[in-house]
Amino acid sequence: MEPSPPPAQDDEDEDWLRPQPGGGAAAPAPRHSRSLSARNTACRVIVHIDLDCFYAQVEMIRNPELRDKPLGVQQKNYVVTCNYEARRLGIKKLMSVRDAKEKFPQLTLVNGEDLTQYREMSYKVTDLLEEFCPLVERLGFDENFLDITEIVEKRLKRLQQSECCRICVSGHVYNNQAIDFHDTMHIRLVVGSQIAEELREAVHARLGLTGCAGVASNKLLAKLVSGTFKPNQQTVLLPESCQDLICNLEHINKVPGIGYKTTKRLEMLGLKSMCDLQAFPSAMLEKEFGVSTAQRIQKLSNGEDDSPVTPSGPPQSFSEEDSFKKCSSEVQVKEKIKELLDILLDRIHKDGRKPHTVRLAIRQFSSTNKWFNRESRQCPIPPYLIQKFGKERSSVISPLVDIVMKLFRKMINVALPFHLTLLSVCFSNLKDLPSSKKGSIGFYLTEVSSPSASGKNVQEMEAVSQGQAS
DNA sequence: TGGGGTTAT
DNA sequence: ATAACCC
Repeated sequence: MEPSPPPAQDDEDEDWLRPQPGGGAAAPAPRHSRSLSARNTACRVIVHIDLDCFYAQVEMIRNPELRDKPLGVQQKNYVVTCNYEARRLGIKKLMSVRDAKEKFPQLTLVNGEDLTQYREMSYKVTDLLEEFCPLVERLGFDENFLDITEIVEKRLKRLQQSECCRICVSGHVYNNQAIDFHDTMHIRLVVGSQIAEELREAVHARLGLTGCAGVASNKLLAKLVSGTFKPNQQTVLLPESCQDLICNLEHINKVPGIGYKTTKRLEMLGLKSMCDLQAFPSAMLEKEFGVSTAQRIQKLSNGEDDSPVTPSGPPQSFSEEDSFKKCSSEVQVKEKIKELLDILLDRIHKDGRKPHTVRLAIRQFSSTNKWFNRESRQCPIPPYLIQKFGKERSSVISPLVDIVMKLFRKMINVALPFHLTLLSVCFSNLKDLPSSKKGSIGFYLTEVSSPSASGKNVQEMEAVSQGQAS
């Protein structure tokens, strides 16, 4: 179950591959030769891959005629992303359609409210990256982190020490810092840059997508450095330039992990820049945020981040949402719910797992505090319904609509007027099989004894039980 | 601001 | 169930 690489018994670990002790006192000599990544998180090599204007790229692949025109992807009244042709004209992400058309009236717009194509392409990218490396963590649809420490080590072991000085960096080096070929961390990161280049090449060759990459010793720095050179380029950060990268951030809220709320609280303490946060007394920070958060964000401000690359695996939840100007009757709500559930049932069917929980979220209109006021109610899905999930949708959709409408009435008194601007349905608590572990007798008993089990299913299960002989 | 996602409490 | 975070 552990995502971390095997302990490894490599006695071939040579001295010149080991990290420089640096200060000396901090790094105790290992008792055995062990894998560097397992021994010291400071020695990790992390790559962050960030696809260029992802939705727009997917649309340009789907319709090549859009290739060299300014293109925006529209959701409701906003251009949520756009290609670089459009960016040259001053069109920005999340600009209103009005403003965008004002900048450039002939702007081509495609509707991007249905995320299906983007989601599918997104998982193709992650799947491809997983062919290179088991440690791939998704961030949204268009970013991935990889911990390539082990791959770097394997390549270094194949190299002769004499060849080491002839290694070439791929892409940019942040700040144009000179590489010290006697510094083992420099060498690791340079090899990391070569791997990043291969990853980007593979994504382009196999999927036709371009993107940026950042290579550094942790996730924070890899992500921050990946945006240095922007479309379709990559940058490696050497440790000596870390302070530079961090201090060049114009504001505290540019640090991933320090979001809207935390930024507001930091501003109330008088902190604006990265240097302010670095220099702020930790005791006072702990008073505001508690020890755990205070220490985490102050470490972030110093470019330190020991959070692991956690393999994302399959999604933890499936949701569909729709926003609108106004929805104010129970009948309208029921129609919307039905539409959302219909799409979700298709998605859940293709995934193959079964959700055990359903949640309804709403946003009510309010003039003040216009965004981010969502409420939700969730409940378990009754087992009899879970079992029917793979089968005819008609038998499962109606009971589900009823369940979700009950959740709705827990939030909204339908006898009173209401004004919704968003509905969202989410399936979560996904499990592999209706019951039991595969291979156990319970699996066959529950499936075969089910009155509506189809013959096809039985044949498939028999094939499984015979080890898929043919 | 869209239409999604995640983890922590 | 909510609140924070990410895109």
